[in-house]
Amino acid sequence: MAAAGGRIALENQGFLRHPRVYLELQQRLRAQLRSVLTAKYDLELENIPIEIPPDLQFGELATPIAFELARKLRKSPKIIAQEIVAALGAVDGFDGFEVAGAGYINARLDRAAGVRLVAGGKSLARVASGLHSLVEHTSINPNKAAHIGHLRNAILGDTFVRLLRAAGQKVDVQNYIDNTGVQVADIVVGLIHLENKTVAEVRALIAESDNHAADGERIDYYCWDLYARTSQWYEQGSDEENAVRKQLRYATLHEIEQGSNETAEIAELISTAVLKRHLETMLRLDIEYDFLPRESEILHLNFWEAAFEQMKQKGVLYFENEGKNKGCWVMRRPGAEVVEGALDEDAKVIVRSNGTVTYVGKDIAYHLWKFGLLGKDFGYKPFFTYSDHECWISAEHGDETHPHFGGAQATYNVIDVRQNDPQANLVQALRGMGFVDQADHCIHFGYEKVALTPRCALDLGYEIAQEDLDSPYILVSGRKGFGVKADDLIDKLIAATSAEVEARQTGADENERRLIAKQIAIGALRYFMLKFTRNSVIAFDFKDALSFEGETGPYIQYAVVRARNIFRKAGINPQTVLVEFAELTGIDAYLEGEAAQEIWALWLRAGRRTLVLEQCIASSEPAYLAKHAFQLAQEFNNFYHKHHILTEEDPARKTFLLATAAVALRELVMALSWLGIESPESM
RNA sequence: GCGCCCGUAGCUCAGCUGGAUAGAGCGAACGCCUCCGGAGCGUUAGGUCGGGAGUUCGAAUCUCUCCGGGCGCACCA
Repeated sequence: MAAAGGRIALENQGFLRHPRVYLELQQRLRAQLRSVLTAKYDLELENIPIEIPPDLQFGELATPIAFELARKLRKSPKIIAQEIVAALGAVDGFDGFEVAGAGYINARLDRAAGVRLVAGGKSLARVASGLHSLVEHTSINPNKAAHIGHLRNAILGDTFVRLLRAAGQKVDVQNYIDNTGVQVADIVVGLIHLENKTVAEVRALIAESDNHAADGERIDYYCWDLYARTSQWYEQGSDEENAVRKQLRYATLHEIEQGSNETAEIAELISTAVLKRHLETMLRLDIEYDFLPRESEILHLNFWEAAFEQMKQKGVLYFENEGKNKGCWVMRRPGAEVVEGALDEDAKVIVRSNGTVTYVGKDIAYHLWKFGLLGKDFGYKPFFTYSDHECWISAEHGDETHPHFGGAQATYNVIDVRQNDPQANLVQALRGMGFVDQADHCIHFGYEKVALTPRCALDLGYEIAQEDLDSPYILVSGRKGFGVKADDLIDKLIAATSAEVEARQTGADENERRLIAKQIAIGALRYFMLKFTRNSVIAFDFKDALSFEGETGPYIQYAVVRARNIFRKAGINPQTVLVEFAELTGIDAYLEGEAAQEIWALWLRAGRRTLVLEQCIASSEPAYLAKHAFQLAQEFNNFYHKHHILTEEDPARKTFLLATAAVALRELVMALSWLGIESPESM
């Protein structure tokens, strides 16, 4: 597996019965080329490259295969290309082939046939692929409000879930809750020792925050500040005081892990309250979960012990008798050179010399469960109700009836690239235990951080060191309370879109305007987080994030609204147009000549849906779909500008143009829905 | 010291398994509403793809090296 964003063989992805225009044509061409090469040169090539040329003047598909063969056949590429073209004959869906440049073979599609194929491409037909995947995302420490970095995580994860489901996979969405970690301990230290709160007072604080949610008294915001204060408190005193405070921190952590005491009760109360807030924040973006596994259950249900036994049995772990890791159970790191009998001081510690288990160890146990290999299960209780399903949470003693989670064939872990090493260790452990297939399908869906531009940090009122002013970005820090809270950003976006909606007097009534403003705001935010590829650091700036022009979600939504307006004015719906279009003859005439190039390009782009979906899944990269949606919108806007549909006098041509708009609309709406972006009725 | 990522137009970023004249958005300059809503469309300016070497018919893409930046490398999570 590649460290960040692995690839899975495409034949496992279940696309075979999915509507696919480009892929189908590619396959036909490839098959024909293959048989020509065999017949003519007695050559069996494993891979025949077929690409999409940079310009329509070179056709719709092309292959540089002749260059590759030139040396082997001792002929010039041009001659070879000519021979192949002569031998190709007719291929269904293609108009012809020609040699261009120094030896390219360019294929021209039968445009009318291509248009028919695209027009007939059914809207989202979900074909079960038989694959069961598990996507883990969000996983925010439940001790403070969500910030923009968490938004990137959740939006990437949620979008990928939508892509897998579009490809027909069964997907479970999990949000892992570290409710017994240091970060929760810190907030508990703050509550008990800085705020002097009792269990009853914490309970009251949470109840009060529920009632005053609108006044900024929200519990996650309260914790945001308290967490920052507590983090500073550890370092503010004299050396002796700080040592005592750190002791307090670890004593608190220990009590939380143990459970059944007041400290643990406070941790449980506060982490659950903050978790609820996180779910509410994410719901604003249409992000939902199926299951919330918590670390407390992984501890109390002894998941680790079961994993430990397996790992010892399979020889993945060994007890170290010497060196710096003496007394620990350790594991070889991936890529470590195995020298028999030699001391491997670089080995990863899984069980400490005091008998406690490290993070990676717990994660291994959790992942064995994910793949159904642990031989243990969580208890389950309902926790949060969505409009059409329930989100469950882990429990020591759960309800009798509950859905089944875990036992997936593939898992995607949406986690920051900084966790590259631990994720690699995890995969190594699975592989070492003989679970090779699972290791290959345990994918670290890594992504880079969201930082702030220095200007943005200054605008927020933070003090910036002189040397940081020139750097491209400044890292956010929960510990310092330095960052942009998710809800604040969403509020700002909605305020901005509301102002626009009011100014344009969009929408019939107050409720509708509110809905539209929300749809646009979410569209802008989700697109902003998805337009960058995963390994690019986002330097966050309000100016860019609040932009609704150019390469943005609202730009694409606007294209949809324009298309819908055409049908509204014409008094006909897109489906009806496509039915009429199926009966229309002589469409070739509308696809020829210079003027038709952009229209044909739009149809071609519309036919790329499945190709793009496949690329996104194979490379774990939703940004490709974001780019596709934008380009489609761009080409539609271009078409919209140049071809006035409603005043077209030739009824046949008018039907053709309407069909073009109908297909563009269908593909735009679908692409947006896969991105988790709604298509407003007007804007 | 070891490992991973990044360096492409003034700014922010695309560039698919190496392939045809290196693209988009923003910003800049100038245009386009008697015509399906201008959150739109068009034109112009702007790049030795960090430097160098190599592999190849062909390199932004692969290899090596150097420079510059980020992040990992805990008996933390």
